[in-house]
Amino acid sequence: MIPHPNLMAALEELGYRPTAPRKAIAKLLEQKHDGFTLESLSEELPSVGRATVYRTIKLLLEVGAVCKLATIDGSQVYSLCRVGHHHHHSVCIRCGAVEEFRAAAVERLISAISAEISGQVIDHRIELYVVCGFCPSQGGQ
Amino acid sequence: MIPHPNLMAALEELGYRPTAPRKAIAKLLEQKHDGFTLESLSEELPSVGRATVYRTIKLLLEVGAVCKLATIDGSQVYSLCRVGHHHHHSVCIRCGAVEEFRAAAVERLISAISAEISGQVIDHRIELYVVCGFCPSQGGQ
DNA sequence: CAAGTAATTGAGACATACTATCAATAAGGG
DNA sequence: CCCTTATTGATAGTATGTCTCAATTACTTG
Repeated sequence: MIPHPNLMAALEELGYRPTAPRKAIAKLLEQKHDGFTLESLSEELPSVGRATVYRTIKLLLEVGAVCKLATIDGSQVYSLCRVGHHHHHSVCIRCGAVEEFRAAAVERLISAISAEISGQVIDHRIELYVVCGFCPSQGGQ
Repeated sequence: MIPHPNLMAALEELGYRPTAPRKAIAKLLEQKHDGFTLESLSEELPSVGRATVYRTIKLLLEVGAVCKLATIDGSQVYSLCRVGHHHHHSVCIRCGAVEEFRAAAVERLISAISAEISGQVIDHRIELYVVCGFCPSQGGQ
C-alpha cells in the first residue's frame, strides 16, 4: 500500500487533514535516507510539538509509509519506506543509512523454514547490518 | 559460546560471583520458555532489586546466554538462549513462546543476498512470528 | 464567507524502559 | 578472621513514548 512518493498526499487520501505540522514532517522525512529516532526528528522540527511528531509517525507507521526496525545493538529506529510492497531493510552500522530490498529468495526460504518450525508462520522480519558503500569498511568509529 | 544448561555455572566460569540474587534470576530464567520484559522479570523477583535484575540480564546478554528480540509490533523482549551457537527465533504472537532455530539455508541465503546489496554484510537478524502449536490458530485474542 | 462541527495541536503530566551513583553489604583469598 | 574487591539496592536520572485537555485549525454547509 501507499507507493506514494508524497507522504502528505498519501495521508490526505486516507482522510487526514493537510496541516502545517504534518506537511513539515512529511517534507523532512522525504529527504531522509537514514534511520532516525523520534526524538531526533522532533529536534529537527522545533516548530512542531513533540507529541505531534510522535503522533504523525505513528500514523505513518500504521499506513505503512514508515517502518520501525531494530539496529544491530537491538535499539530501535524508524525509516521511511519508499516502496509500497513487502520488503526488508539493510542498515549501515556506521552511518545509519537504510536501504530497502526485496528478495524473492527470502520468501521462498521462509516457506521452506515454515516446514521445520512448530506452529504456523504468520509474519517475519529480516534485517541486514552492513557497511554501506559510502562508509570506509576499516577504521575507527 | 555458553552452551551451558546452568546459567549460574556459566557466569561463574567467567569469574562472576555466585550470589543469591544471581542464583534466583538464573533459576527463574531456566524455567522460562517465553519472551519477557525486564520489568516483568523484576516483578516476579520481588526479593531482588530492580537494578540487579537489569544488570544481570545485561551480563547474560553480553555472555550470549540471553537474546534481545523484536516482537511483531516492534517492541522488545528478552529470551533465554538454550543453544550456544548462532541461531534465530520464532515468537508466538499469542502466548509469547520463543523457539530457537537454525537453518543452514538461512546462511546460504544471506550470502546470496549480499551480492545484491550495496555494501558489505556484517550481521543479520531474522525473526519469525508464528502461532505456536499450543495456541488456537483461530479465535479472539 | 460566516458559523458550526470535528479533527488536530501543543504543553505538560504521566508511563515505561533502562542507566548511573554511591553507601552498605557480601564473597573470596590469604 | 581480616582485607580487598565485587555486588547489591535505593534512588535519582535519562530516554522513549503516551495521555489529557483546553485552544486552535480545517472542512462543511448554509
